[in-house]
Amino acid sequence: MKILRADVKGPVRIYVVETPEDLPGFYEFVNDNPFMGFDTETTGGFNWWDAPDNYGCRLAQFGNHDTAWVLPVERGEIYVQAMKWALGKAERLSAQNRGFDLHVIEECFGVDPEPLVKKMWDTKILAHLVDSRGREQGGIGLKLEDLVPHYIDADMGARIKGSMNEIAKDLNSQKEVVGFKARNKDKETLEFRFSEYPGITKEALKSQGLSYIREFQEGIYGKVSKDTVWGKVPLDHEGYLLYAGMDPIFAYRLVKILFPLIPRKSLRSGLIGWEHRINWVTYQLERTGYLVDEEYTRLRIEELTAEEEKWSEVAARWGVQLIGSSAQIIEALVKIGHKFTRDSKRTKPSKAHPKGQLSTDDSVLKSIDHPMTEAILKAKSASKKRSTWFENAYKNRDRAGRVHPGINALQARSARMSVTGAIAAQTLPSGTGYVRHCFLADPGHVTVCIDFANQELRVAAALSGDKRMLEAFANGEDLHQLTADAAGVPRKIGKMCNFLVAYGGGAKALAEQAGIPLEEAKKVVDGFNRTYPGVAEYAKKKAVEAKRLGGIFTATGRWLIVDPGHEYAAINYAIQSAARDITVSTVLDLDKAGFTQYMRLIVHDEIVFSFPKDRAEELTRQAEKIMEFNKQGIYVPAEGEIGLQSWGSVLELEESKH
DNA sequence: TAGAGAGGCACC
DNA sequence: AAACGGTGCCTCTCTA
Repeated sequence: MKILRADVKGPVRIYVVETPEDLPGFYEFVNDNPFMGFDTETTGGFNWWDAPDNYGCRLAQFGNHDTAWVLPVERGEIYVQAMKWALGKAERLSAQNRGFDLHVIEECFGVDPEPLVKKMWDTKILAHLVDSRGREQGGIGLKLEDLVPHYIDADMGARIKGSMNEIAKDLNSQKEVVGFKARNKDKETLEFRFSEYPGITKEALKSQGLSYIREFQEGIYGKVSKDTVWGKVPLDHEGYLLYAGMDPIFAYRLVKILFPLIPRKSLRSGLIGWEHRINWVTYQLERTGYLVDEEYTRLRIEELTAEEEKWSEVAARWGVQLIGSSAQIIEALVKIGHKFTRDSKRTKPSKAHPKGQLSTDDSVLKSIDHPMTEAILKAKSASKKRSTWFENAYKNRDRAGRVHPGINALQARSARMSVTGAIAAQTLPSGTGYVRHCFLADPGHVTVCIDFANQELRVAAALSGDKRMLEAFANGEDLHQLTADAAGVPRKIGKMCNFLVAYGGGAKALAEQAGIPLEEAKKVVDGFNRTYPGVAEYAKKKAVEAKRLGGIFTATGRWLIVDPGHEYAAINYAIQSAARDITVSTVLDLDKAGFTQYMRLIVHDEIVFSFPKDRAEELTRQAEKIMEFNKQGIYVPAEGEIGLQSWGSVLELEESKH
């Protein structure tokens, strides 16, 4: 057994199991510690679905306040059994982002996560309930490398972040001689590797008429980078073991530190249990994944590659070699005689460019009628579709042809979910089924989408208690038309205004988005405020709360910090967050009713299902009923749409109805 | 040569 | 007085 010592605001010991004889000490530790932090180390990356062939779990770690035990689960079943026993024995566990470790041990070792989630805190959830902001947003952050320096030990943050680079550097520094370099008659340098020329000698080179230069070395672990270090580092590397051993200690300590910081209101609302329950549901969605239509996806990639190539060649005629380069596009625009003026659209100011750069976005290019701009737009569009959606789905398929989204149930500063990875569900083009055709319900199933009607506006109406807006919803009136009529503008502009006000926007933003004069936009916003005075009042009320407390409490007792000077955003946080919690509430109800097996994705106000074809109608009606939200004075109806096998077919059937 | 920053674009 | 909220991913460019 190896024992490592470190200091984390006091002495810390890490016991590293090396042989089965070391296990009794571990058993004793587990028996003495009913509550433990837990963590795993893997071969690297997040593609747990590729286990066991292309993905593996290397270490499993348990810890308390000052002691950790590291099990080399990669080295044999006996250590895996010890891990399983400890997980079962523990009364309480904690982990940072528990879903990841659970996926790993489920895929690699067949551990059933269900009994574990009932007793495992996720420190990421607790951290979010204290401060929902990421580090980029001026918050404490939600990653372990953010939480540790803030809550535990200021020096530790840099060490965690730097440790993988240090380990990689260390491995790269370990080299061995792998061959000779020699020069031939034409003065070309040649490499003779021992692996290709076993038993080669300097003399043998000379006898072939070559002149010997020198031996050459290579790292004994090959080229180790940040991405490959976790799979290559030997299990007895001390820096690695230290890094691994600290994590369960952090997970243990963070629970005790974070709990008292969670606002009383949130505790009373039961948010902790609630967030852990939705986390378990989304875990199951991640694992189930979504079937990919391999042929459809491949054909689209081929088409788009050709399309991009064709239009890129056209753009290159005017000197735009890289269609993604704004600098090249600006230069080419000047060459074809386009005049940039003081009023030309600019990007947002940054450190390097305080006044912003000339913008070359979609709206700018569309306003310039020229074969070059047309070519750039077409090439860019093809490129975006190919790489962001089709290739992403195609390349990330598992052995069964499914892709597994990363669903972060509690992620955004408003608590909204985020969906990452192979299915960028929150960004897929929505107008047509073109991209969504990639995703298929299971064989014999159909895709069904059920979404909330006007979720955020209904929440705005309920939270603000605005009489006219509530009345409009109750009577089934057209809210967008109502806003439009107040200022005598088209419905489309009324709709833009409705959303913009809920986002905290104003006339200036409306003018830009709708392409109307500022004066007219002001009239529309005034019309909105006259029609729904309660909404403006509510916005003010939340802004005052934010100013007074530094943040707001939402309808579910959630604490959201509001940036000073940005109090106008408070209303949006309140609405967006409450809407998210309505979705979560119904997902938990669906789970209770046995629908988790059918759920594929959750996209803000929409849930995507795979239902058996012959029961689709019945299950859809049942799910709609469960999703219909009518609590605490908030009413949000849900409407389902039954498609064919692909997700895209749902959109096309919807389209054909109109 | 990896990473950070910025710009751009897709969504609710 | 007015205030555009929340995401993720890709490409290009510059730098440590």
